[in-house]
Amino acid sequence: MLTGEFSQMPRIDIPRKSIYRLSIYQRCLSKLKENDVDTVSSEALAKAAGVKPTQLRKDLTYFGQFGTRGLGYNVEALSSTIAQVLGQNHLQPVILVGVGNLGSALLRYGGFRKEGFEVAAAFDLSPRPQIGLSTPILPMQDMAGFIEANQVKMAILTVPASSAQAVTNQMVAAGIQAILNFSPTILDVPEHVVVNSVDLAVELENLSYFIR
Amino acid sequence: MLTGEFSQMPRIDIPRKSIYRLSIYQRCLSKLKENDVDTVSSEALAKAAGVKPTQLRKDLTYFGQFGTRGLGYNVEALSSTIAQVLGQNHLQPVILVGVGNLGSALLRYGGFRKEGFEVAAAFDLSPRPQIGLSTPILPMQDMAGFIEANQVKMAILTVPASSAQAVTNQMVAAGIQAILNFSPTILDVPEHVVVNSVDLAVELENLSYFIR
DNA sequence: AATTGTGAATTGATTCACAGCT
DNA sequence: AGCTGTGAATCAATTCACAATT
Repeated sequence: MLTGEFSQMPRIDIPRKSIYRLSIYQRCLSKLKENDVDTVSSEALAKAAGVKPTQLRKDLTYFGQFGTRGLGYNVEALSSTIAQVLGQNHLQPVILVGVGNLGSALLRYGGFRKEGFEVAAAFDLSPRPQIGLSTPILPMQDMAGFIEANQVKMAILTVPASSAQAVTNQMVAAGIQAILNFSPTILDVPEHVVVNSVDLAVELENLSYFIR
Repeated sequence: MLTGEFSQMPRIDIPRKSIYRLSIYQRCLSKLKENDVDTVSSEALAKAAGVKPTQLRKDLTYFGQFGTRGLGYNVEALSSTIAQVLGQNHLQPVILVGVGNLGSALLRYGGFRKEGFEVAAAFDLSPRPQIGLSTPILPMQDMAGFIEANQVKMAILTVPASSAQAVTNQMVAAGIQAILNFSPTILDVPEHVVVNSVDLAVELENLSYFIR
């Protein structure tokens, strides 16, 4: 059994972008598995992922040697190694905070579970029951207790910009270590907390620069 | 009048990340404007934007010199210059394709208009009227005609992965030049088309690597 | 023959250090 | 005195080129 093997690896020094690309490779590998492909070259996999073959190989070597020279990579083995590295091997509980338009859409979106995430609960200042939704929607006061009781480490933040920092402080105090932030704010968090921000307006604005 | 001045500027060579950060600076400047601040130092603005002061200054110099040594930047002037650079000075029409959970949430989200974007229409294979929504929802067959008739250059793509590439091909053929892609796929597009992808599952996965 | 793995080279982005204005 | 603008230096990421392996 491999459990724990990768937790010994240096989690520093590996470019964040490489780790990000690992997820993309993983998705491509899933597609290959569905099509019963069992071996893939760095060239083919890189093409599917939209990167150069050398980059794919370099990314993988941060974690070890998984290919066979002259042959390529075993799809099944590589996929399960990446799952291991990304900690996808057990269902990770996640909370969602802020059940407005975007928040409730993400709850319905559902694509997360497939990737190993379970939205255990959602929180809102004035929780309204959402029709056709299995995730419990709870009042904000319950958040800290829930995080502690369920050892939740990840949160999706979909509150308005004005309350984002305050909510973040509460979450972090309760034990949240990683935040996927959709509110248009730069969050100030302690060293040990990781934030990934998705700013829809910024993405659009950025595109508009490129059209003539 | 400044119109057109920035269209002469080199659109190549400027790091994409700098352009991305311009949008972030713009948001911080808006907040300052609301608070009637009229001058800001690179140090203060950089702090608000979550970057180093030198980086902010370097980013700005790609587009010209906008500060006053010894004083700082004029909030109003800098903001309108950035708007100019980003092409925010006129309402940019955008279409949204794929009115599922995520798509309809984005339609309701509304934060786009404030940033200068107008979702002119949405398209879906089986369009259902969405209650309390002013954006017209039209059948896919009308998409190409609409893009051409209204000279739409930007699209938000929220269709399932399986149809993303096909829909993209149609959009590009009709004249779309920039795509904000929410479907979990690498889109293959011609050179002149820009794609920004937001992959929610990848963002979460990436975070999960960092929690111990 | 094919394809990985990887040091070295290159390219790109960030930060430093300070000259130049106001 | 204070703060911007920027060339030079540093740091990081990507790509090359080829040796190693099956």
